[in-house]
Amino acid sequence: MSSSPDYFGEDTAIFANKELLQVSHLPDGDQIIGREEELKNLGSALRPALNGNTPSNVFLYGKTGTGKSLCSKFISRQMMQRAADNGIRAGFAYVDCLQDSTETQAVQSAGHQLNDPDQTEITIPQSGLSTAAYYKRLWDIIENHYDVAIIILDEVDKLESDHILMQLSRAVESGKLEDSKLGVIGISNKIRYKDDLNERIKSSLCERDYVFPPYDANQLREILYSRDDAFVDDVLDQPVIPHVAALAAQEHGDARQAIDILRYAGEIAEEHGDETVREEHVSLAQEKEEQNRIAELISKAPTHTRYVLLALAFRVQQSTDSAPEIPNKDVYETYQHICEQENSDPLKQRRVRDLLNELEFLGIIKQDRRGRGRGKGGYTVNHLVDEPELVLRACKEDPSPT
DNA sequence: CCTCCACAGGAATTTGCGGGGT
DNA sequence: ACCCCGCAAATTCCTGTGGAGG
Repeated sequence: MSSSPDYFGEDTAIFANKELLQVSHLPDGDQIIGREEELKNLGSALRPALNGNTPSNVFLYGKTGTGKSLCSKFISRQMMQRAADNGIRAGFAYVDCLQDSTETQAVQSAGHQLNDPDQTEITIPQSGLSTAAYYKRLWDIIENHYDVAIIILDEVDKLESDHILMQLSRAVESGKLEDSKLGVIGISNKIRYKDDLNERIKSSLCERDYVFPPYDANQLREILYSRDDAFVDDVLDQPVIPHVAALAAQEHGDARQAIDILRYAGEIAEEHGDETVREEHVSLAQEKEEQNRIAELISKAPTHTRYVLLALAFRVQQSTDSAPEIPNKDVYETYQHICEQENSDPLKQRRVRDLLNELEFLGIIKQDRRGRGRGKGGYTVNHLVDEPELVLRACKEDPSPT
């Protein structure tokens, strides 16, 4: 950090309650903006659970940051409390399928969240069990300790197999669960996801589906204003919130992004020792948000994926072209150099191709097929979506925790 | 228009890990 | 203590492919 002798800094002149700007912050009911309709729909789908009956399964669609996860967690929590008032044991598990993308991991995660080892005397190890064994423990937990359970599958489209959907939807009829009820909330970014599912799953899991539209600039503004208690009174320049809202609305109507940018703007003002948050902080904040998004994506990725991305970023940076296209082979060469520096055995080309495909899937890079010819063969070229400097900084940032 | 080559990517196989059962 | 299993990551092996050069 800096050479300041006071490591805690001055009493912050900017933030009064920063927690309000955490994305994970779950607001009280009247603070969810612009999603009244959606909450009402979800509520009616889960209503049967309040009396220990089977809730409807729901599918939610919408882009990131449109409040899908927020609303489903919020409504599930309310359901738990209301059910408890009725003497019903209810619980829910929130599974992020982006992190837990295999069937086993997803089942493990759900079981882990619903499990209370002190009470159930069942343990859910991180790994090592067969998929079937994880299922068995999950059913045991639900059957013995809950009357109703809700499993929220966020980003279901990232699941590699839809087998788990089949299992969950059939849990009751196949006799896995006898007394307890199970509801599933599926969340997807892709509107078309449902079309790819087979009829069985579709009919049982998609009893209801709702689309979450992006927030418009007005709603984003309201959302930001609803959280402006996070700041000390009067430190926000009047145009800041509208500006952030407009930026985010322009991109994807993503509330998470808007909140992040606002928070960063505050942090940047704080670091500069400024007394107010001004528009000039906002553009810096936008850049930082971009960098952090990448850092977060790659922090979940294995070391070599990061090397591959680094290799591409280096090539792009060195290129004089304004829109550089780097062939896979060149990326691989640079990647080998990086591995040498890092004292780590390079993966084979085949694997690196797969890693590049994964990076494209994460939306960090774009790929294109390029011309072939006699004696040349065909090849794939890679572009960075963001600025190479941002990527490089993001890669360096986290020295891998876990 | 046909050919031909270097690369793409599917499939099969191996390796490594974490944790059961006996 | 031992062996064994299932999974994911990595590797090996292989076939398919598009379009510039002939």
